[in-house]
Amino acid sequence: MENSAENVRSQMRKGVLEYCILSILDKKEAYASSILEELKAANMIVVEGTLYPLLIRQKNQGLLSYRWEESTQGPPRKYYCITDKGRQQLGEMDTAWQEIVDTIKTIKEK
Amino acid sequence: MENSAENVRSQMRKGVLEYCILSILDKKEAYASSILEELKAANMIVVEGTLYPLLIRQKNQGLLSYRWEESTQGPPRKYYCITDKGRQQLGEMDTAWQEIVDTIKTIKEK
DNA sequence: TTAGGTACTTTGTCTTGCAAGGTATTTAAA
DNA sequence: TTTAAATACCTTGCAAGACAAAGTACCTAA
Repeated sequence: MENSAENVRSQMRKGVLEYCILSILDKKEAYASSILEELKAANMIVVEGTLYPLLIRQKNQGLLSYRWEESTQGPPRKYYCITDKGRQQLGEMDTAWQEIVDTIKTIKEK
Repeated sequence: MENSAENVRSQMRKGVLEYCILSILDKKEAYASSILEELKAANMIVVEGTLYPLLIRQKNQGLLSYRWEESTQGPPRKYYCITDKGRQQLGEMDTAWQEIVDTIKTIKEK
């Protein structure tokens, strides 16, 4: 029911995942499994059941688009790429993130 | 259904609220309305319907305790105060928060 | 033709945030 | 004296998101 340390991290991840996805795709297009790897490499543990629905949501919101591409090493891959609308939202997220970081700083310092 | 800018902020706030509460109460005891004011002052908009259940949850987890105190200016106040267990969890949250900040930095820089 | 790897998807549960509405106490005006 | 306003705290019902677990599909090589 509660695994303190891991649960704490899990809760905090909420809300920044979308920001991470857009940031990753702002650099270059990528397919789900590779995004998953980059997130894990950056210490942001996510699982498939979280990532796939999230990508679909962002695509439905017009923040992402995708195209299928054959792979030489298995089934075809769905390459996602950020849209203009996605880039605009990413800008808002950059601001929002900075605000939250500052808010925490304010609360801790006072 | 969607108010982009505000929605973005709202999503990101998720998961850091508990951290904010513990941080505030780590400095000195306080009652709900005053916590609400401090959060608003720090730009972390929260509403009563979010804060009260959260305080109750943290109290039930043994992270907080409280005592009633009469007020000269209205109804009695429920003063919350952080417990040893709460301080321990706050330590874990400090680490988790720093990790997430670093993760975002890593993703953005690469 | 079967096993293993790669990749994408769905379902059900739990937690959290929030809008909206409710209860209770005190003080001061009408 | 009753009414209104301010201060506090609490509850209900809904929506969104994270995750575990299970499922589907494609490809390659033994």
